Amino acid sequence: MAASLDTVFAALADPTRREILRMLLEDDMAVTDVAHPFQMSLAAISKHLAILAAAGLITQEKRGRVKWCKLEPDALKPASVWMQSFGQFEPVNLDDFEAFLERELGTERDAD
Amino acid sequence: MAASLDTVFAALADPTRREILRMLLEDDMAVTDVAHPFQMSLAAISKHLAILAAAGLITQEKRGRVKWCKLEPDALKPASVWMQSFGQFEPVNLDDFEAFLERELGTERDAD
DNA sequence: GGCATATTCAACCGATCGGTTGACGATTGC
DNA sequence: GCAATCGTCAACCGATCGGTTGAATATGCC
Repeated sequence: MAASLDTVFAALADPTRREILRMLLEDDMAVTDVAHPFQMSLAAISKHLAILAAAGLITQEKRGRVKWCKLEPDALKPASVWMQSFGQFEPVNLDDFEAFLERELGTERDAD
Repeated sequence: MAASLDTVFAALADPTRREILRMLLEDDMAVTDVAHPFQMSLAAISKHLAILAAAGLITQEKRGRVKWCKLEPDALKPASVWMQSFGQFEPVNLDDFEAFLERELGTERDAD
């Protein structure tokens, strides 16, 4: 549960997994629905979700035959704190933040 | 130079590389000096440094036969910003931050 | 010139990663 | 009961990772 920085950063290093997290930001989703927009097998997505769960970034709860995936943003905190120990020890500027959101988040899919 | 989130997060996913970054926070260092505290070959450290450089997290400048490694904290910004798009969109609490620094940064070596 | 120092290169190794496929176990609905 | 749906498991694949070793390439020093 209290996953290591290793597992959290490794989980974030894959664009598919970052996109999944972004999707879950909007709402909880079933595994099949998470898989739908991707061009890969359900099994592959299932593995990605297991990695995210192992990192604590999501939790999964089975209700009936449907397994619901829920974002756990607090799991990002240790990593975020670690990163902020670099730079000037001040939180990210909000203007930069918004500018970045438009550029980076919005174009995530064709960034690589 | 403007490395992708993929390469930055992947670079951060290794404890040796995070420790190297922490060392460079104090001062620029030569490759040999970076390698000194680690129980692995110089070639292995050289590879780690190449990965950090490819992610833009450090720059390397050769002066004479010595290659100096310099931390580039700004390279963390895109990743930091990406992470802050989760959670409550507010910067990390400074109390949490200090508590974490003592726990996580201070005990990085035996964390895994 | 010749030796020591600093660093990388190249080849290799076992382990892990990201993906596939096909079979399997639960659960639901008719 | 039975077929369809949801999701995972297991085996496999090629690629990448983190490490080693030994040779090679600069550079500095006397």
